Amino acid sequence: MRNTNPEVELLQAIADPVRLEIVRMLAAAPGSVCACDFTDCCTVSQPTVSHHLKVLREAGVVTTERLGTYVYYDLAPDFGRRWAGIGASLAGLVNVG
Amino acid sequence: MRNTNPEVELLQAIADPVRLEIVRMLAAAPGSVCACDFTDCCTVSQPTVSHHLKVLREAGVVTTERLGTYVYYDLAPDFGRRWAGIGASLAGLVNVG
DNA sequence: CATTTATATTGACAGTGGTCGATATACTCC
DNA sequence: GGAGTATATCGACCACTGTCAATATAAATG
Repeated sequence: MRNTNPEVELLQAIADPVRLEIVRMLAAAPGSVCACDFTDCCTVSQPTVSHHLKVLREAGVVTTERLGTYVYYDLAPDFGRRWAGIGASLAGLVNVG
Repeated sequence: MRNTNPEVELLQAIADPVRLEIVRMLAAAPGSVCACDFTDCCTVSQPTVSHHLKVLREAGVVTTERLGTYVYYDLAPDFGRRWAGIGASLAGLVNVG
């Protein structure tokens, strides 16, 4: 089934152990996180990390910025709002910050 | 990768168009919903609906109760709390609903 | 018990997705 | 330009998943 629903796409993006861990690292970090930090922490290879980052990028979960050789990742600014929107449609949950 | 994380399991359970629609119907309904209602609404066959309900059941998203020939589904009582827990680890979101 | 209806299971198939090794690209520095 | 480093892409492999037709199970009813 081809997925064209952005909410399903967001859920699928974070419904993976590696990607959920990446998003949590981003949520916990005060600023951007270098891609190399994900390669260091995760148990998968560098190409696999790059693949997961691409999935998150295409789902609009993260944003990227290149600084020299390094690429820095951050949570997309509307991620919290999108997450809360899904929660509101599921159980009346809302975001209070 | 074998999935042993209950949070990932919950996210994977609802990261499907049919299952997300089922959960939304359950969240919107005042009480339990008969399995036949999902078969009527969804565009997939009865065995496929039954398969999706099984996935939701095994992920602890829904509970079931048999009444005669019919089986009634409901959201699991801790679903909202589990969802909010994931949100809290992702963006500091909490449940106020 | 036979029939009917609701739900679940099985078996098979096609498509998707996570993984890695090899390679390519982008950038810095000498 | 050449070497070194960081990240992305490619190609292949295998496991998993969504789907349906066919069948099985469960319950009510005649």
